[in-house]
Amino acid sequence: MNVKLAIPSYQPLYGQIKALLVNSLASGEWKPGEMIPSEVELASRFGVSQGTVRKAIDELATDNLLMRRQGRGTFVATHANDTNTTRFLRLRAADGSEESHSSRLIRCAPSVAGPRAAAMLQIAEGSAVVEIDRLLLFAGEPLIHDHIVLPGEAFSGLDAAAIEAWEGSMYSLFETRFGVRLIRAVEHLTAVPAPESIAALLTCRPDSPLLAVERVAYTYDDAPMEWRVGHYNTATHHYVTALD
Amino acid sequence: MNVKLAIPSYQPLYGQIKALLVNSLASGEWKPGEMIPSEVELASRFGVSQGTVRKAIDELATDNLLMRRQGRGTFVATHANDTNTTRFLRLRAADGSEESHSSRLIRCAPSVAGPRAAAMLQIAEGSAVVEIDRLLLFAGEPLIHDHIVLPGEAFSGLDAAAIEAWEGSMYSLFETRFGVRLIRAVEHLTAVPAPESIAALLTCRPDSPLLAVERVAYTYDDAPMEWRVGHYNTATHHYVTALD
DNA sequence: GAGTGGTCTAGACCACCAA
DNA sequence: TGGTGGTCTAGACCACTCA
Repeated sequence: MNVKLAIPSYQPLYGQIKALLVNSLASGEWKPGEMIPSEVELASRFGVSQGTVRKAIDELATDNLLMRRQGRGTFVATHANDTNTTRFLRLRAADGSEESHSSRLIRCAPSVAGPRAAAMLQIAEGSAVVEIDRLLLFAGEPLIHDHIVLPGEAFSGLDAAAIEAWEGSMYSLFETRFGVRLIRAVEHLTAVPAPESIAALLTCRPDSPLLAVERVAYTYDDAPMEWRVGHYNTATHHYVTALD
Repeated sequence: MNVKLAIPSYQPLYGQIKALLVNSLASGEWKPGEMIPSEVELASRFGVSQGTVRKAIDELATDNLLMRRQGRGTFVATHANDTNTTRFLRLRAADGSEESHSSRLIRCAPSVAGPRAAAMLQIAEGSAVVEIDRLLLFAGEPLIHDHIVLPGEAFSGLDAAAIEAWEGSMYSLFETRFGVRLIRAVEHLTAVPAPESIAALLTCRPDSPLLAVERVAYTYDDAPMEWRVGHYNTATHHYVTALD
């Protein structure tokens, strides 16, 4: 079997434009929240028609890398205004009501990658990482315990003071202070008995069932930049997801 | 506040075309698996340009209502070939390996809707339903117990014999035998202690943590046509979902 | 080779927003 | 009022499938 046959021999123009745009995003030429050049300007810059640029931008917009706003322009997507985002936090009150949540930091400390963290973050075992433990409170009740592991190289300087001073989501902190923009993630869910230490923090019985949510989040170039294990108390709230 | 202001006063042409296409799908003018008329034919039928039809079809294709196949045509999406679909069944081996699963029917019987089923299916309490209990086995191991409730009106005649004779997924049965095509669903996940009866079937300890997956599935006109509560044994397999 | 979807263009006009 | 994205058109040509 000829391997070459499996490689797409043909890349449409808009796909190439898309790749160029992603490069500009990844390199930081346009920063989160900023407006990118207009479609007509990009078209003339790349020597293609506006329709071709448009199709490239369309796809990046559906991928949530760009945000279009009619009459204003096209902007680099940002986590800056994430407060009650449905995108990366899927826990919802069972009755569907909206409520704000808050965060309480437990610990933030440098550490070294164990075998599991190393595999998930695709770094060498024993290399530097930053570990964060925190609680998320919904309507004052602690419902989620998160254990977050970040590669030390990209996040050097991250400490408890920085987190506690930050107003906003974790991902907006990563984006603003460290230039790491997480754009997609994969979650693996299991049901587990509550470990004793976590049960105490979530005010539930030890060994009562918790939803364990293991997440790996990726940045522009598909490099994993966060590994996270969450324990969710689902007594009053549900993890909601759509299939379509 | 004037309510009219909230109603979009303007509907783009391709949106109207899209609605017309959905009507044809919902009415059964084109059946699952069949080819719909070509873009140029639809364009002349509706009196618009091919590009406008194209945009409408594009959106229906990303919604998984239609399937485009270059050089062949555009087809109505179907569950007919669902075997290891990643779309509605998200349980995966922890190591990511692919494996086939099989189903074992426990019970299929007519019943009446309780308050919960009635609310979920938007039917009157006490109206006829069909209840199904079954196990899903992965590599021979029973990992999922499903309790499925269907509105009796649309599924009259569904019985154990029909299910056991059927080769293929539940949704392909619904589609082929009852003309009910489920196109999207919402799942609510919680962690629960295994009820005794289910623990026996999933060969796990009573009260050991299970992942409870409650699903409501909808057909073309957003009418709920299935309510399902699954209990997943996640000891060796994970419920996998993407955030992007 | 005929028919299908896929790409690309050039240009017109509309809807929205900010100054 | 000018600039932005959003829609729509008409037509050319390319890539793919199948008879």
